[in-house]
Amino acid sequence: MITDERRTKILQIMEESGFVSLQRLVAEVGASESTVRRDLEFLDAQGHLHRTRGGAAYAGDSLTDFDARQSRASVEKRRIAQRMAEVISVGETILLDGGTTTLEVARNLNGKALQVVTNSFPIASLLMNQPKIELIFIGGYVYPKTGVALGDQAIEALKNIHVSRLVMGAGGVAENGLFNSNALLVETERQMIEAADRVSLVADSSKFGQRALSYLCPLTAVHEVVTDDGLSDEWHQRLGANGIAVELVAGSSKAAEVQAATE
Amino acid sequence: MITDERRTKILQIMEESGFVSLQRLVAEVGASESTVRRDLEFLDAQGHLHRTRGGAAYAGDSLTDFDARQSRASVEKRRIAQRMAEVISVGETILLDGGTTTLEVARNLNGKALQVVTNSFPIASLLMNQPKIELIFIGGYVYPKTGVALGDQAIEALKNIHVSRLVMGAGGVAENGLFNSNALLVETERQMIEAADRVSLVADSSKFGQRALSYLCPLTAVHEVVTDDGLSDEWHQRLGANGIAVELVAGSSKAAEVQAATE
DNA sequence: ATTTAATAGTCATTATCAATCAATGTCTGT
DNA sequence: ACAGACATTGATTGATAATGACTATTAAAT
Repeated sequence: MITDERRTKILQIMEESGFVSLQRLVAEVGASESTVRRDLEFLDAQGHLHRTRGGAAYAGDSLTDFDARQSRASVEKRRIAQRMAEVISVGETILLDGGTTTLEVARNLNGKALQVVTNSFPIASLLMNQPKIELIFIGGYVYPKTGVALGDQAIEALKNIHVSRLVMGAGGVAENGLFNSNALLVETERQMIEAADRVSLVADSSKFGQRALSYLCPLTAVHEVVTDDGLSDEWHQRLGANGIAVELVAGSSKAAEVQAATE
Repeated sequence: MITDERRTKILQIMEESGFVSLQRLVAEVGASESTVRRDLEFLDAQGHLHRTRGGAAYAGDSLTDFDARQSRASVEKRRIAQRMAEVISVGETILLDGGTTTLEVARNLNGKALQVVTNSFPIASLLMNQPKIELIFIGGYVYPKTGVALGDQAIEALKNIHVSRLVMGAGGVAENGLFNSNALLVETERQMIEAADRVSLVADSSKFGQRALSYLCPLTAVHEVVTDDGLSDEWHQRLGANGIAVELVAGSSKAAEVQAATE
């Protein structure tokens, strides 16, 4: 590999992860330890990173300020997201809603050849440099806190889009339907539902029986739910009665024990 | 193969791949190593790419991963960007094209109350958390290397937008008009020009007299140019003859001395 | 204090580069 | 049409930079 190309790659890895061990860099760029050492020395002199014993810490201003690499989601969310990503097959065109759980789903799409449509900046910047993923971004007014594009512009853009699957989160799931936390967000999500053949909901079991500020849609709009096995029987039945396929993943501590026993 | 044809082909390959090894270029254009070396030397001098040991990195006025991190914009670009930002008044609605110079402009908009429309991820993530700036993002197919949204989606979205000023860069400015490095990019930029009352071009003086791959628009589409005082008299007059206002900032070493003397 | 891991330094090997030169192709003026 | 000037090309060569393996040294961990 070309020297500068390798150094750029190192910077990319550094930017994504903040701190990276020397060994990991050696493995990822496929050069010898000596070479990576010299690269780190060079990049340190340039001020792009700080060497430390055993690795290096990124020192540049990251292009993606928002929380793409901040706090990871909980174990439940990660498992749910992982399962959701497994269900998505290569070649699909999927629409990814904003939110922490869907962001986790995006993380698990690594290496799959897909068309991904999203209105979330964190998701987009995660997938932007994945070579196998063709990324289409829904523009609009950018809601500062969450980095999600909303509003008329977004809704208009969604009207010209058709996907095989929508993956969405929810602030709450009650008997009469789904809820989310923001009126503008809900309007945009309704149009997302219109644009998709199939609606997959990712939400941990604590969301069921909860409501949030704005009503989004009835339960019947959803085709599939991926959640953890903390889901009550009552809700399991209710989802089934609405024709919704339910996927459970091991999540809560109780379930984890069961799983551990069977392995 | 004709010299120019071969060089154009090299530029195309460079643009697609960002980083290309010398060996690959030799194989793809079917010329000898020496010739490709000389081409790279030439194109480097023209500023279209950066030579590196073993290959070269694309350096068109689109943001490559390489120079987004490796080197900040040149002094000229920063000064030009600073001046451009000064000209923009509070309350305006501006459209910011992608590119390194316009990214610098965005950096200088700190604290101004503005509505900003852009199709560039780097710019958007820079401005997203600025409290006084209302950000609208133009969606579309996200071009991976540069993080710019392009294509039909972007063009459609732009049709519903109207702004008081477009700030754009250019890969080259020739007698018959502006050029840029990518066909899709140029199409989108044409729609941007339609959407704006006033078109402001930011480009350092080395761009004048240069061409890039794709023709964008005639000179008359531009209302205002901000560049450095390395601009030749010939071009100064030519711009004036087309009714274009020219703003010069101190940039080249010669001019820097003059400025130093007056300070 | 002892052990372990990480680092800096050295060296031979390899890949890449700039400079040079002959051969070929292109343009110009007669 | 032709000769000569000029530019472009491809091959060659000595110089230079980058790399990976190895070793001695230094810092951290137990």
